[in-house]
Amino acid sequence: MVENLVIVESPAKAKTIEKFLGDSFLVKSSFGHIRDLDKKDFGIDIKNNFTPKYIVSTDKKKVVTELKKLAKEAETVWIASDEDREGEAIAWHLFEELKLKKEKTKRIVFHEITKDAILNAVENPRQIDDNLVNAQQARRILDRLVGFEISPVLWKKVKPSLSAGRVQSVAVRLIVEREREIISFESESFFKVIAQFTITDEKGVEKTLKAELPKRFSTKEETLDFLTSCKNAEYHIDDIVKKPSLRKPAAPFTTSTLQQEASRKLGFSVSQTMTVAQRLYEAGNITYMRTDSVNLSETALNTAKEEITRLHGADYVKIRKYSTKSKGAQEAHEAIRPTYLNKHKVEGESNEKRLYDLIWKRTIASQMSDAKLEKTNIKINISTNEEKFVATGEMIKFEGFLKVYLESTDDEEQKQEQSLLPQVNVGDKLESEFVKAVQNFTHRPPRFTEASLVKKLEDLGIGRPSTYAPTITTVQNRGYVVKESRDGVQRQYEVLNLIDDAIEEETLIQNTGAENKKLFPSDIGMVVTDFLIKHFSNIMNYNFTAEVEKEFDEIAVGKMVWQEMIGKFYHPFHANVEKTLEESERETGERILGNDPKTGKVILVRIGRYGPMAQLGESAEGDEEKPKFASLRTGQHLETITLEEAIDLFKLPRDLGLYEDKKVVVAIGRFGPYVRHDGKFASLHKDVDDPMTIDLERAIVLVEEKREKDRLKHIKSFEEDAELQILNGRWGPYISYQKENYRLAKDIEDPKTLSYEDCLKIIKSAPKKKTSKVAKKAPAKKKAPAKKKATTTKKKTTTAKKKTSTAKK
DNA sequence: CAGTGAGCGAGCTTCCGCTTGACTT
Repeated sequence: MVENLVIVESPAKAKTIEKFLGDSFLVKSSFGHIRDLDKKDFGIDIKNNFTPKYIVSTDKKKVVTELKKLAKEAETVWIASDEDREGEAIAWHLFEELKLKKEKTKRIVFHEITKDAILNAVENPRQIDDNLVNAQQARRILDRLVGFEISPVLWKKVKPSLSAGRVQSVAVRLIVEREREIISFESESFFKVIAQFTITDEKGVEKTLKAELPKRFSTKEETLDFLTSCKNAEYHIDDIVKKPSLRKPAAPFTTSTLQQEASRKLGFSVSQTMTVAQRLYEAGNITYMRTDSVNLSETALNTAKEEITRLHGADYVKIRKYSTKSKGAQEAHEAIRPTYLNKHKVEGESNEKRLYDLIWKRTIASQMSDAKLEKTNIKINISTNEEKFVATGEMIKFEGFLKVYLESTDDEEQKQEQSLLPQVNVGDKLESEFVKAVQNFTHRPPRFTEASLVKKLEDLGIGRPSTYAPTITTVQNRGYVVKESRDGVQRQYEVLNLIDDAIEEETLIQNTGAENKKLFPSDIGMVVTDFLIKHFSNIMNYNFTAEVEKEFDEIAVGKMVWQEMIGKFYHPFHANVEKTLEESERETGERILGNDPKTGKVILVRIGRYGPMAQLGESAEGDEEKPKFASLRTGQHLETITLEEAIDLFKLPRDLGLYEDKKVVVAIGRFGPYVRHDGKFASLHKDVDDPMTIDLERAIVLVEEKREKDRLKHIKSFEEDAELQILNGRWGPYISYQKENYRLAKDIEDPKTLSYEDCLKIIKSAPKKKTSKVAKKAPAKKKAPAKKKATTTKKKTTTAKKKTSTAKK
């Protein structure tokens, strides 16, 4: 029996707070939301003014029972969930579900977990804010209506099991539209001219000065004209301009910026970042990791000041207050920072250490002084020409925060060298070492990484810190988006070099367009997006969330009634759903590529029941012959596949001949190219075998390899039952029985010794299979391996190919 | 596991946001 029961959302928080409060307080956690809308019949009584039906989630039953019991015994229940829309709703659900009494329930909030803040909160309790709760209910119900009404339309009109939602569908749209921009992008080339000069100072020391021509030439002719004009030219320093500038540190981490920096600096996926951060949080090393606030507590600011002074001196301290720019931020927490800033390192595995280091540096740097820079611009005259070269340099006058931390950018091209310029004076004469024109190409827009997509969503005010990572995972699990690395292609570029008054021409090769862990839309992602834009343009609008958020805010301050807001949205929306179901065509992404030269029949591609496919001929009435079908291969897409590539798809299956008097056939199945022989299948080796060219000899090798593998796989069969086998798998020996697999206990030394009865016993005692909810996966076809050689991810690997030295006189 | 792509059709799929384990066929 306790006097006071305090309920917070997170168990780690509960542990910390308990220390600050006396013995008369018991602190427990609700583990987030405890109730949600029923899944049956929408969980909303639409006809009855959208009355929601909430049920306790199955995984929360235990918590609720325990809290109920404790609440009954306690004299006062303090609900201390977060001070935002969701937190208020959690408080209300607790109040309702635990059947609390108003007079013995107190609602308290605090933004930082310090003794003072918490004691202060206890001194100033309030009531549950019904308006805020209603804003959350409106949010929840709107999302349910959108998701559960549109998804079934997709099942009917596109493909079963698909999903649509306010957040995920827009996330996919961003990726689809970016991909189309990239597909239609036409790169243009231009020539950039750089020059290298030497200058000898008074002491006779030779120094180098690199400069660039601001003007770009679009053709080779113009470039050559320019270079030719520079023959026998003299170069002088024309002008020197020095300009001071400041650079400010970035704000402390929020969830989104942490995900971005961990991606850029550490190569983490967004979900990996969150997992590692969670561990740091649970160990008490960092503050809460799901936040949109950039605010630091007074205590944190004070320790930052002390720590920076101690490490670098008082000159380096500049205490700053940052304010949130992102739309819809609710700021229930602090920014993500180390709990104790004087702790420079943590124990733990390497990723935890690295992420902590990043957080520590970012937090410290955010309270350090500006870096003072001096930018120098030197203009260089060309005696034979009106153009001027420009040399730029940047000098750090005072490091400030740069001593600790510099935020990275997503721009891969931006690796501007920090060149220190030599001391020169106006009028100095320069010797030209070379003037070189290099062919460059305009860049297509970049593909999204997981983290840059999160940034974009945050900029649009779509999604919350707790959902960024799950959303990114969902759109991949649904098969709308794939994360892939791809090799680039080789491209030639020209270099024209003026050395010793002669022009040398070279053609070099560079690798371009290589991608490392980028997001690509799948065909189904594109088709679904097109369908949704066509029929549900308002939901797909990038401003939809921002607009409904405005209304939620109105509800939160009591200026709008939530049922009215939902009603105004729902009725036209629902009518549109009905209309779409009735009138819209099936969306298949069909594209007619042309005609088969052999049969003259039409060849088209579209989404089929099992994914993207090509079709030869149509099932017209009166036409006896059925159309032929073939799945598209990995890397082929509805929007970009050519007629020739599609024709090739119909060249399979190929009959290779006989082996042991049985046919050997090569074809492509759900799991890629394979050889079939005597009812057995063997996969072709990736990147080695090509189903179009593989010969009988090689196919036999694969068949034999497969036989050997099967021999190794099989450990024991039983006469009693052919369906029961002991096999060797990726995780060691296991029992296979009636298409189900069962693991063996670790202490079994030799599985061969198991008897039939032993096996049945193991099967019986095996834990019940869970519902196959997690087992569901995107089509196997899309599961491209992320492996890629390290060298291919480098942007520019230039290798000289041929050297055509056609020096002009 | 494996060449499917209509036919007959039951029953299922699905949202966003708040939390942490359980457990890798």
